Amino acid sequence: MTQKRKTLIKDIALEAGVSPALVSFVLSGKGREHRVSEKTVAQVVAIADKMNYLPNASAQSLRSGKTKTLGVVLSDISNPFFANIARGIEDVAAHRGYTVFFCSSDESSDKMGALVSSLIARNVDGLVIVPCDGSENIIRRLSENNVPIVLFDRPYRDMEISSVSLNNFSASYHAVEHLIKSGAQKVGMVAYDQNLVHMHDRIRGYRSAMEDAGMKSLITLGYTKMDDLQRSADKVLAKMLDKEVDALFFATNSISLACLHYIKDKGIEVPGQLKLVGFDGSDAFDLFSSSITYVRQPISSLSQKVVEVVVEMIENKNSLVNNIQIDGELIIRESS
Amino acid sequence: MTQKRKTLIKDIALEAGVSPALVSFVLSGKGREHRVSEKTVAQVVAIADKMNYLPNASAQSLRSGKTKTLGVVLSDISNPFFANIARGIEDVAAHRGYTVFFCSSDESSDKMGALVSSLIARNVDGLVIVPCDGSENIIRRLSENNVPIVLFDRPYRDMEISSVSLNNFSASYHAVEHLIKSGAQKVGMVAYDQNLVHMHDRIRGYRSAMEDAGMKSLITLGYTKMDDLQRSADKVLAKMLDKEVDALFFATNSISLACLHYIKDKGIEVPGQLKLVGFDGSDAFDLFSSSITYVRQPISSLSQKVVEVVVEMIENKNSLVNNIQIDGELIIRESS
DNA sequence: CTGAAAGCGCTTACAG
DNA sequence: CTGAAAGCGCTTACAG
Repeated sequence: MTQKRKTLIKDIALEAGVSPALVSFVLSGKGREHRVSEKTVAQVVAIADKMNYLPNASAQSLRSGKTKTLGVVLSDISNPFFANIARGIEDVAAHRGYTVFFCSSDESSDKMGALVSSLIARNVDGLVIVPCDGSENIIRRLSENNVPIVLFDRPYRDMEISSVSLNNFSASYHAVEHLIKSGAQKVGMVAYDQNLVHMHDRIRGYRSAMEDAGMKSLITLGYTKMDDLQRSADKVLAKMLDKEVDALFFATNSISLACLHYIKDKGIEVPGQLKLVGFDGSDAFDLFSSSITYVRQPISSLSQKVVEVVVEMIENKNSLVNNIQIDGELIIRESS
Repeated sequence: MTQKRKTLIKDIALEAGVSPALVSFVLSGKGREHRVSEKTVAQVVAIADKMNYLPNASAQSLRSGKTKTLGVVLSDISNPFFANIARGIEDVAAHRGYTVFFCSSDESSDKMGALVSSLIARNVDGLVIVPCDGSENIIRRLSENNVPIVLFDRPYRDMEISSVSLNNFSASYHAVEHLIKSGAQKVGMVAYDQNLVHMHDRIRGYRSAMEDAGMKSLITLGYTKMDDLQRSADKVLAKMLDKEVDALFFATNSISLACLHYIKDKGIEVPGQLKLVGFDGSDAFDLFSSSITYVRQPISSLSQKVVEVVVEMIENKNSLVNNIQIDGELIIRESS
């Protein structure tokens, strides 16, 4: 057990024959600023390298108040959309020098409260949060305490807080418009019975497209329950098909999948009997008997933006509220 | 901007009329141990609560050397298998009081080296690592420095390091045996051309099952490339089908999906012309024209175990090497 | 039963 | 151009 002792700044200072302070300046790139000679800089860097110096992040952050750490609270990191977003955030954050804690709220505001406390106690420099039903107060309190925070996926319209999200209204509008142009006589929509902005916007887009096509009276909305998705989807679909709906727009990826299960089980022909547009791509969409048309969320721009905005708030004390909406893209396949 | 100043231990001490040390004892649950009176304990806790005290984790860890933090390096957190594992690890770790940093190595040992350094600098208490081709030295060095570490998904046979993984040999053996029992005359296997233990074990399982069924001469292995999966899968499949293979076992989920794309494109009938067994479940498997039989990896036992082992090493300085293999489960569907 | 004091490893005014 | 010293907010022997 040659338990090597970790190299400290003072070890380097000793070896280089300078003070710990000088070493600190040099290693944090402030050599020039403090007019340390080129030679000294080079020598200190070389020694630090040779001794495998890794600064102790706990000490750095206790002293500086910065951790170079981000907290990201998603609904559920095992959900493919959020897993992809997490990956994007990880990469962009790393590029900016930040490491990230990912947590899942399961759409519970109680759980979110606990997660946020733990992240704050760990001194994260900033937060990216996917708000959930009932989390308004948590978010408001953070914002009032000047914690750099940006909402993801779902903005809060009535709060002055930065956000990055899909332009849900427009994505939804175009999807439904496309179904109508493809010849659908009666387009239905399957959504969640959830009180969240992004859901409202997707529903608004559907309504608007139907109205603009003179189909206001044919609007047919079915609501599924998050905690009993497959069963509620089965019921909703049976009812909607009774009403002679010949096209469906699904509000999320999970709803799409639940409904595809039903459609496969019942042997409903797509797009012959029923045209479909889903949300977010997936292998399941590609491999379905008729590949599924869907609204693609631009994962990389979304994750790029959300990190940029929060880092900007952290590093430039920029407190301008920035509500960014990014357009989705309709990927047309066989199901419509 | 009522920028509330954070509550410190000394604020609580002042309010309670006791010393900071006492407050620290009480809040870390060592009240009894130090024989602090019940009343004082209750009072201190109440005040801490009232003042919304959150201990500063940087200070705690600088002093104690512990961060209650885990570093987890996966291949890619956006891969569904690892996304599910991440979720499991997150939950079990939280339950044990740990927060976790998730990172993706992209199967690159250079990237893994950088990630590990950053995690070590952040003083994680322990590491869970999915090793990749070429990462032996990184892992060995960590282990020699007595960093609590457990390998996930892929053990290193020739190193004394704890690991948690699927019993790949047996899972693979049973999958192939099942295909043979279902009447397959010539079972092929599609694998990655990657030098990793789990892949070797899955291939060994296939070979063994073929040999035990007296089909040694019919062994037909196709190798795909990670960085050009779909194209190499297309080629490999065309060649194997030429050789009159009538059943296929896929070594991973990604290989399964790539091959299913080919099979769908070519209109090959499953299981009529070709019986299939894949790896890891997914919606795509369920929604394929014939739902796909697959080897299920028990996500929750795997993540439970891996956290348990690393926490045991951290908290009990347990340095016994523990190589845990967990059995997979063959989920039989329509494709075989 | 409780307190005074040292110290974890850095960073950063301050002084020269 | 460089160094001595204070201090970030805790924890933990030590002493009584």
